[in-house]
Amino acid sequence: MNKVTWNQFKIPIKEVSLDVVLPSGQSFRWRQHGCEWVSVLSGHIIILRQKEDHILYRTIASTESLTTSMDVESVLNDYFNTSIKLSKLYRDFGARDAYFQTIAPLFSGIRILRQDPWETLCSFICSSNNSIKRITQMIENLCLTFGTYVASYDGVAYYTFPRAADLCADSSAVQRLRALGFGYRAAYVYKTALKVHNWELSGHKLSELRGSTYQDVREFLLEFPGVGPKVADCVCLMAFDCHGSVPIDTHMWNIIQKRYAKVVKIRPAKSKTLSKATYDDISSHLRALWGGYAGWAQSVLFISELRKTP
DNA sequence: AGAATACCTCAGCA
DNA sequence: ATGCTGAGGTATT
Repeated sequence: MNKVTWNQFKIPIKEVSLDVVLPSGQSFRWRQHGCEWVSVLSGHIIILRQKEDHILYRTIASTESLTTSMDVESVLNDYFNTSIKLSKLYRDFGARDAYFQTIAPLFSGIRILRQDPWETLCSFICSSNNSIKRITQMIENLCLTFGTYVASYDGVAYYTFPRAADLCADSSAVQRLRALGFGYRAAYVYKTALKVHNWELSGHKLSELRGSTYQDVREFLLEFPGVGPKVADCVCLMAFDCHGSVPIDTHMWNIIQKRYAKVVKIRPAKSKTLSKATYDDISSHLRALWGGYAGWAQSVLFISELRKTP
């Protein structure tokens, strides 16, 4: 029996809490196996175990790429956005916002992941009018059907997230996606995949948009079918380094009405649905309140509402 | 401009 | 049980 070796990734639980961040609807691809979190990053299975002062990790390479080496530390540093110090952000948010200060102690270690642009775009198109549980199932089906097998771990097969090209190889993909439970999002995913693929064929990469302004990235994303203000903001925040992007979803809308009525000064809810103008209004108010990393504060509030711990 | 409605599916709940 | 409601919305009217 081989002894598996674990490596230490030096980041304390106060800077990232895996149990809170990984299943909270930023990524839909992490699986919990006992005390381990497992997913695929850069084509390798990554296994994480949280400790107080660090994270233990190990990887399982694809059987077809045993020779390919990967600097796992670099991948983890990138994925977890470790150059951004959460303790500093929390202090700043607390100073700016009394309500944040009251919930922060209950929800430490919540940070924004820096995810693959295509995976994030595709996943959040699937998130519209949907629940985290079901989104997770849909994404799992997506990878299983259109992705590439990597390896198995603990009796579970892991696949890569399909490339845009894999999802628009032929138009039967729409029917296949519907069969997988995508509903009306099937056409959005297919059309967006086609558009992204064609853009890539002309020599572009989505990641080249990193470094562009929030406005430019957002405008770019809004051109894709199935992408509205909320989805665009999620992708801006979680894949394109737009830390000030503040997605307003139904949970945030609830919090705003309950806790931030004064700050945001919302006109009495006339409509059941959030108009684009109201959306932008709320978003910019929260940006003014929380500052350049407003999206990170939003994530803490979102999770606090999701977990419904008073 | 702003509000209302259709849209796939399914978990959660009464 | 059987039927509703709402889910990290968007596109269309």
